[in-house]
Amino acid sequence: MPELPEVETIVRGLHPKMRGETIQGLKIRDPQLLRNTDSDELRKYAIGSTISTVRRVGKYILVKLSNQLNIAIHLRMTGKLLLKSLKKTTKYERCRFQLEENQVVFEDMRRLATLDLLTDTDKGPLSNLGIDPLGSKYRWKKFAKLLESRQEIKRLLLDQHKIVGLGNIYANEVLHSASISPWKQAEKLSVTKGRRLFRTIPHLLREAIQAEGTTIDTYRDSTGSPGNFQHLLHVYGQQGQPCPRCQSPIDREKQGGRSTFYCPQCQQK
DNA sequence: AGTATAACCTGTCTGC
DNA sequence: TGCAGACAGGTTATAC
Repeated sequence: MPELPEVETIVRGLHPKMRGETIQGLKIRDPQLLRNTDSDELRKYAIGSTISTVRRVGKYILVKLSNQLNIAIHLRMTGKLLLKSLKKTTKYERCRFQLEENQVVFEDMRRLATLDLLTDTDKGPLSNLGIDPLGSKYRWKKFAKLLESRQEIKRLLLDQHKIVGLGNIYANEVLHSASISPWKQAEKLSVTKGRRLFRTIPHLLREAIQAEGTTIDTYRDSTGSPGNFQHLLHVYGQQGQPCPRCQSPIDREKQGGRSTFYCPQCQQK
């Protein structure tokens, strides 16, 4: 579910509420979400420690603890992190952090979301991530290097080892915005189009953050509110609708097992 | 190195 | 009403 703008929105909601709070209790209802640890170990290290920061790393939510350990949460398709005051348990609750002022509830209908316990030196799945389009190291030179590939550009944009944050919604949107075919081989992009894509990615992601993300179905921020960017989508889920730029109907095709939405008129190969 | 598929899960929607 | 099949904001293992 959540891509960069959604994760960023969640983190911005959680950080001010969780920073400085001590974890009083941790209830784990579904141990399957723990990938590299178990309930006893996680409880042992988490309970009693204080949260120093909550931040986004790629699509991961990283909770830094006072004891040098980090909790890395990935929401995958339907995960949610919700601030709650009530003790009532819901159907899809996987685990619950009891803080001083609040509780943070980790819900996930499809049970694909994960939690890793990381040390400052062992960064686990975070060690392999690509460049962050909103980070200070996002430079044309690095991006141009990524484009030296025979891969189709949309597949490349979805590869978190190359560039983080884009998922199926924003990869489709960014390519339409830059008028580039999702099937175009990266290395065959002209410099003009490559540079346009480079600029479009952070621009569109910032607009989506402004709108607090996209809610198609299940996405909610930490307060349970949906986003607003779904009203501003140009191609994702818009098959049959007129392209906002040229009015020809948006098309939908399978690409690498996933739906690609595009305008056959202004995104020609 | 790339790509294609299945796998991990549960729910919703479509068509017969 | 039932049931099969496709599909869903993601990643990863495995097989060519």
